[in-house]
Amino acid sequence: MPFIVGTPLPNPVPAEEHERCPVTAVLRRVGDKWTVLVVVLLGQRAHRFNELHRAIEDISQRMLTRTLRGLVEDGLVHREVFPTVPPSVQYSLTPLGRTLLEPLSALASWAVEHGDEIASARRPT
Amino acid sequence: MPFIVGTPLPNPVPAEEHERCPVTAVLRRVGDKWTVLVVVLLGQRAHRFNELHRAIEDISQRMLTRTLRGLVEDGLVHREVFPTVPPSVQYSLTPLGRTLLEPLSALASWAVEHGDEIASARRPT
DNA sequence: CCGTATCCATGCTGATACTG
DNA sequence: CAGTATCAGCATGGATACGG
Repeated sequence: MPFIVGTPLPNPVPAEEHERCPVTAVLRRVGDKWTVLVVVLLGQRAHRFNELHRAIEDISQRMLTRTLRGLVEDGLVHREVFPTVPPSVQYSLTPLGRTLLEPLSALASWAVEHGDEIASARRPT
Repeated sequence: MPFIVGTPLPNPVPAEEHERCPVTAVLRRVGDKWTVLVVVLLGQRAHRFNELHRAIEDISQRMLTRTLRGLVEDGLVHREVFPTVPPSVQYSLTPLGRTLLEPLSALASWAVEHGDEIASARRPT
């Protein structure tokens, strides 16, 4: 019984229901500083850890680790360790992760199209 | 030159470019605790302040104020004061705010469809 | 009715240093 | 190479009290 979709909301919206709403959960998941960028990079091709680190100029090792770990835990990213010396780890989108790209693109298109309207609303000319 | 859309990303992605990426900006905007729920409620009809307060069981007055103020500043919500006694204030979506509902629904559909996969990935059976 | 002001707990983010 | 450990700053969120 999640929100947004056509279904009418209960009134009042109970606390617990909002906590478990998958829509809010996904947005909060993806609304942090680095997740989307990492997902997009992995959507282009698989990357190794330091490859991502170099590809994102200002991310710290710590935040890259945390971001990837979160995505792996949610089943959106696949982590594969190759037992070479030195070790190498490859990250790639899972099938589930790839399905996320489409609705993300829809929101991206909106952002591209209306981003300047928001900016001009904030700083009126 | 935002991310996600078909355009290839620079390598490395410069810090400044990521800061100003409208896609990330929108997701962080909408990725807080209450914004989406408020937008959805206002998408159904205009609400007064205390109407929203009652409609969302566990939101504090402070957070409702902050959420609404942010949306108004971004031009997504319209605030209209009626000089009655006691005063009444009505909030409604602007045309820009209404256009946000559609891409949000796309992400909502994804969340509804795949939310349980994420949940089961987190707690493997 | 519609907020503000204050204080506080928690979490996100980053810098730096270190390890198998 | 691919992380972990520790510490610190700032932002987010909530509780409570007060004001126009």
